[in-house]
Amino acid sequence: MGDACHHHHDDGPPSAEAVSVSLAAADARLTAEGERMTPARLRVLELLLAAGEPVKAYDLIARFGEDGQPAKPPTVYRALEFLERKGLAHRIASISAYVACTEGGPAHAAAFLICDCCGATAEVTAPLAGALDRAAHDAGYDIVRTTVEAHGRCPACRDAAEAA
Amino acid sequence: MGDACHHHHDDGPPSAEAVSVSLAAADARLTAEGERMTPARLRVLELLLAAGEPVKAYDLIARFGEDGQPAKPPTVYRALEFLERKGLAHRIASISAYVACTEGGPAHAAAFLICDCCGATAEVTAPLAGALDRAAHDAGYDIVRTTVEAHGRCPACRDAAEAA
DNA sequence: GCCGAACTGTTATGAGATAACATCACAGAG
DNA sequence: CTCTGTGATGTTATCTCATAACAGTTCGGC
Repeated sequence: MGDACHHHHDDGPPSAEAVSVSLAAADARLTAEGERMTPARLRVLELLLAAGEPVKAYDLIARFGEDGQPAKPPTVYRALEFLERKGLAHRIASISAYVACTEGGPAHAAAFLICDCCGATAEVTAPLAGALDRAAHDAGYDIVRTTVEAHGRCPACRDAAEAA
Repeated sequence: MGDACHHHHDDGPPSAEAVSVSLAAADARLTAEGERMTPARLRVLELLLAAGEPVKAYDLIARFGEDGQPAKPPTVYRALEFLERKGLAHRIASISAYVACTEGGPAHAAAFLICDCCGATAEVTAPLAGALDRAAHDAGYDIVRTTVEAHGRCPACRDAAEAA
């Protein structure tokens, strides 16, 4: 991911230390909650954190083994399901990819800004709770979970396009 | 689709006449715009309109031939792409399904309320333009297209669940 | 130490979508 | 009228995404 266009500008994935810190924090939090942070779950979260951008499930599968051995698909999909349930990762349906969650708290609503050019994403805290919930209520729906994904261009790609 | 739970309550798909009317209107509008409303495109739109709810691509493929003959996948995917481009249909990414558009106008933003129980959906007119656009602007993103999908329970399924 | 629940390993397959290339239909230029 | 290029379609094959099903294992609680 991250290079659909031809100018790759990277915010830089998080440093190894930053990944370790986030990973340890997640481990500590969930373990305290009585959840089992197994090696597979930690590994998938590590890969997501290290990427710093959305990753395809099969890329996680390919990178899973430290020695280059791929995982079996269910291993990774199960870990992703767990992480998503615990609010540590999100699935981005419009591009079939997964990303580590950058916001705290379990199972929160999330919205994403996705650059169609370079693949960068920004997670923003649900700026639509009000309007959407009102529309849902008017229609008689009870809403449990929302998917909000906005596609366009990130600042760097926009600038690059204007320069051309 | 439409029966994930055990109580199927149908708003009723549109009548055959209603489908014909919508189909003819779409045909007239796009033909006037110089687009080619070919048989395959009309057929896919007809199937979407007749369903009155989201339909999986492979269900469209299976139902495509009037005589029961399925279509080849690219036939249907190409028609869907065209219809989506023209604002006559939407893809609902979170459930990988397609639905005829119930709002006028080409290429507008749309938001969906989706019942996880019975599959019913309601299209609501973008109630988040303001908040989301502001968030995007703050982050420096230019937004081209948004996916807004809220999952929960429709009024009928909510009532049925409460009764239990 | 035993038991049940949750997690993992493994095989296989189902479901969703597109690449690549040949062919065809049609509108506009000459 | 015929040439010609663009857009649409037909066809084959393949790719990506995701899960079903079942056997085996780990771990905490009793």
